[in-house]
Amino acid sequence: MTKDSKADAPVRRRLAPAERERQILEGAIAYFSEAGFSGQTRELSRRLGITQPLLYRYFPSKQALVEKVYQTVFQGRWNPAWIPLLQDRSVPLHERLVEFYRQYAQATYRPEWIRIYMHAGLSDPTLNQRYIRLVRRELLPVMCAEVRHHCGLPVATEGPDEQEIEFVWNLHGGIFYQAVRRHVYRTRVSVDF
Amino acid sequence: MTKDSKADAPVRRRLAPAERERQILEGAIAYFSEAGFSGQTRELSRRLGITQPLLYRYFPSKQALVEKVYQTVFQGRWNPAWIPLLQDRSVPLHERLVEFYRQYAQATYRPEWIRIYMHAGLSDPTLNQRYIRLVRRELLPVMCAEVRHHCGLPVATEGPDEQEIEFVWNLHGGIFYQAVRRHVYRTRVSVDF
DNA sequence: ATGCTCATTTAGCGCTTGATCATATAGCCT
DNA sequence: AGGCTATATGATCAAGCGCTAAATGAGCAT
Repeated sequence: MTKDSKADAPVRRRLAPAERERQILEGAIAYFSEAGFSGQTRELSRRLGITQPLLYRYFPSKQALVEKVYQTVFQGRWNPAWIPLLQDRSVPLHERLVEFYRQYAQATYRPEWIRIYMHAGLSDPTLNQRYIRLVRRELLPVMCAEVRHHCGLPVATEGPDEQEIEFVWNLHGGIFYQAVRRHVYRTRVSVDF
Repeated sequence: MTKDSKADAPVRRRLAPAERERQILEGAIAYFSEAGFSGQTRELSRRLGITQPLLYRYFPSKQALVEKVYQTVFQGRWNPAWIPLLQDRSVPLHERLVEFYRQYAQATYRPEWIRIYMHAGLSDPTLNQRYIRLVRRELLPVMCAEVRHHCGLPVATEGPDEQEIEFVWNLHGGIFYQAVRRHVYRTRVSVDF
């Protein structure tokens, strides 16, 4: 028996501020993706093995931490290289689509991304609207153009019409819902694509 | 000036228990679909125009009320007549599908249904799993069979394989995500089907 | 070894939350 | 009109919430 066996040895580890902040943010992403943004700061700190007031040394308020979580998750996972990948007509369209969705799913269709995406959308749609606009603006028109080219249709001079956009939205949404079934509802999803 | 103009006339209306319970449940569906299940009982009672302790006369706890909301929303919106509708081969498949999804969307893809479906899935996937199993068992095999018949393929003796199921899941999920975009993220969705 | 700095903890404030209980009164029966 | 019943309210509790301020001690420089 050591001398502090009674009180579970409150080890106090002193970290560099940047390191501690990173650790808190990472833990917050994991925790809020499970509990939602109404999760408590005390529980978060408990999981991190630190005391709750320490959170407030690195983030001025819970709201600020939540917003940092939003930003971190929604930014930096979009890869601009996906667009030229989809446009590379030396590869069959089918292969391009499969490869794109393989990469896209690996980047975004992870449990914490999907769950935070859904939590965010339910509490405040603004961020999701911005993300949806990004997809709508950057991704869908390219997919429409490539599908048109694949089918031998003429190039749409004024961009794709709403009907076409809705068609590729349907594809995109179908794959999204597959990820939801897998990561949120934890249903088994068999086939890949 | 009437004699109770000072205190906003606290009208106390005495309702039949069944009626009051129905009213509370309905209000709870509306409120929790907006605020999520971490919404407060006081705010709910305020919207209903009643006091908060009155809720506890009709529901033993907040949890019990929440579960009643779950049940009410997820039950009674599934229409068994959809199956024969999809199987009526005197109507072209395309028309059948459009008509089915028109009815299905009208029943379930409403703001409160979608939002409660998502809130429920995030806090406890059990109920959604049950609903997904219902779709998977009752709906998708029928759709698979009808698509096979439409394409002139032989009847699958051992039921549809996983690849086919995933194909119609994709259709289903695409339309689901359209409803999500519309009702949760409040993005404009142009085309109908 | 010693002192200093600031990352971390301990203690606790003010408020909100779900839930309880005694009290008041709306509305039917006679 | 008067009384009875049980629906609805007012007051309040205990626990838990985000957040703050002062005390503590880990780990570096010297």
